[in-house]
Amino acid sequence: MSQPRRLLPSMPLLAAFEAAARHRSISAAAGELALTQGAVSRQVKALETQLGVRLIERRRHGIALTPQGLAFADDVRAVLALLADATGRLGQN
Amino acid sequence: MSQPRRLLPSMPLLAAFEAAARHRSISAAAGELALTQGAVSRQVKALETQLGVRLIERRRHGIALTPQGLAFADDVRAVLALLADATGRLGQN
DNA sequence: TAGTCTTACGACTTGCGTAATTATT
DNA sequence: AATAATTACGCAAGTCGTAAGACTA
Repeated sequence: MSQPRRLLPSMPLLAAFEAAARHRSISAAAGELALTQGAVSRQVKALETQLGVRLIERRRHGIALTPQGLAFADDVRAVLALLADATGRLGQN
Repeated sequence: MSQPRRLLPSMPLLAAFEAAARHRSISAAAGELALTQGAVSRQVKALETQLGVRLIERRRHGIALTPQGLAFADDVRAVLALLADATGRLGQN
C-alpha cells in the first residue's frame, strides 16, 4: 500500500527548531534567524503540536532538549544541510 | 565568514516539483498530491523563479526535465525522504 | 532589574481552488 | 472532443512583529 504521505512540517518551523536546539536558547535562535523571540517560541511550539511530541523542556534560563528533541534536531540539521547543498549546487552554474 | 543563510524553498514547492519530476507531468503530480493542476503549475514556476534556474521544459504533452532539474529532483527526493524518516521515527514512540 | 519564554492581536505573505485560456492530439 | 499546462482572482492558512505578561536570579 502507498502511504498517505504524512504531511511534512514547514521550513520555517524546522529552521526555528534547529537553531533553538543548537543554541539551547529561543532568543539566541531568534537573533541568528533575524526574527523575534515570540516568533521562534511560537514556531517551536507549533512544531511540537504538529508532531505530537515534546521536543524541548522549558527551563528558567534557556531550554533543554528532550531525548526525542535531541534526535530530531540531528535529523533536521542533516535535512537542512542537504537542501542547502542542493540549492547551492544549482546556483553556481 | 558565516554565510547569510541562503533562504530555502518552502516545503510545498519542493514536494510539487519532486512529484512533477517523477511523473513527468504536472497533472499527474496534482493527482498524487491531491491538488489542482493550477496549484502545481504555479508552485513549480515559483520554485524556478526563487532559484533562478529553469528546472523543466514545457512540452506539448507533459514536461521534460532540464539537466539541472534532473539533478535537483534527485536531491529533493533525498531531502524529503530523510525528513519523512525523521518524523516517522518520532511518531512511533 | 535584567534576562528568559510565552501569547493575544493585527498585518502581511503564502498556498490553494475555481474557472477561463492556450495549445496539442 | 479530450488532455495538458498556465494564470487572474479571491479566500484560507501560515508567518511575523508588537506589546504585554509571567517567572527567575
